[in-house]
Amino acid sequence: MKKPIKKNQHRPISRSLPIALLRTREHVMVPIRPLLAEIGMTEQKWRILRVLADLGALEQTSIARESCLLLPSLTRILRSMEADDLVIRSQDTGDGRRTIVDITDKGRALIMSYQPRAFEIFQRLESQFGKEKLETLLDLLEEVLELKL
Amino acid sequence: MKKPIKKNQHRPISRSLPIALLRTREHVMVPIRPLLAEIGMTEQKWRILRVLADLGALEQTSIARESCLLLPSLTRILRSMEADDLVIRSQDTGDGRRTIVDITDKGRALIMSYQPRAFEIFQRLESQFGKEKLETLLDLLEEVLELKL
DNA sequence: TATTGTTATACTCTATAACTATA
DNA sequence: TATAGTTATAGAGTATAACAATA
Repeated sequence: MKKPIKKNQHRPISRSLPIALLRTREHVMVPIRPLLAEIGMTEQKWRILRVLADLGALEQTSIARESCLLLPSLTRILRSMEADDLVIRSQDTGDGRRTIVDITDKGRALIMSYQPRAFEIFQRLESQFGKEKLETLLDLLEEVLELKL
Repeated sequence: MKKPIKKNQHRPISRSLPIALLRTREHVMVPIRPLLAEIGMTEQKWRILRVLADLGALEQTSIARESCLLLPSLTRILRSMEADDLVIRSQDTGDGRRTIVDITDKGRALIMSYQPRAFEIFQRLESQFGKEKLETLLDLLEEVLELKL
């Protein structure tokens, strides 16, 4: 006689969204890491530079949110990036508490020098995976961000 | 007369797959972190426990791959988990180089105690996002893993 | 009182290399 | 020679609290 089977609450680990997101991220980062190493950047610094290049000058709280870093980490990382002349900080004229951070020409040049090979990697992924599927995936990821969890 | 527009190689940051994966992961982890903190687990320890509960006893190289950790990190974390009686290590009888790691009853009990609330969080996401869309997202993430990049 | 950002601290993870033991 | 795992080490990120300056 079969035991009554209780509805299984257990998701197989490959169907756990947090783990799937992590694994997939690790997978797509594999070809990118050597490029970052070559230009002496950590992933975190790279995210900050990309955020600034894309969104323009920002206060630190916004940078932290956009680049998935905590403020204390950001403080330390920006200090090092400012010393390398990749970003520049200035006091907000309106609100004295705020610091506005912007990318420098040197920072922009670094992104430009890296861009062709990054784009090549992106295109390799896009052509293998399919342009439409990739857009669907990015759309779904963005949609999850809008959920109130 | 329109200028011939050079194909823009620059992806807006929200459409960068590595960054989208990171942001979405951060977003879905928000409600999970308090649970982990409550049972005194780091995300890494949790992944290891989940992998073992799901796939059974494994050698360390496999655990490292499955849980997205490096072997040196794994060595340290497993030492701490073994001290807490969450996992047990034993020499492989066939190949003396290998260590086989398994979850203990205490480790399993920890997962069980956490499961109902984790499932609740999962269901909240599923009901808001849509079961079908979530499955599509998980399918796409798994497909990316199969690409040779 | 609340917000922006910095500093301090303790812990943890990452990344690489060198090493041991086994195959 | 190659593989499995450990140890060592340096660097970096995480998380929290306490703090200063400004609003």
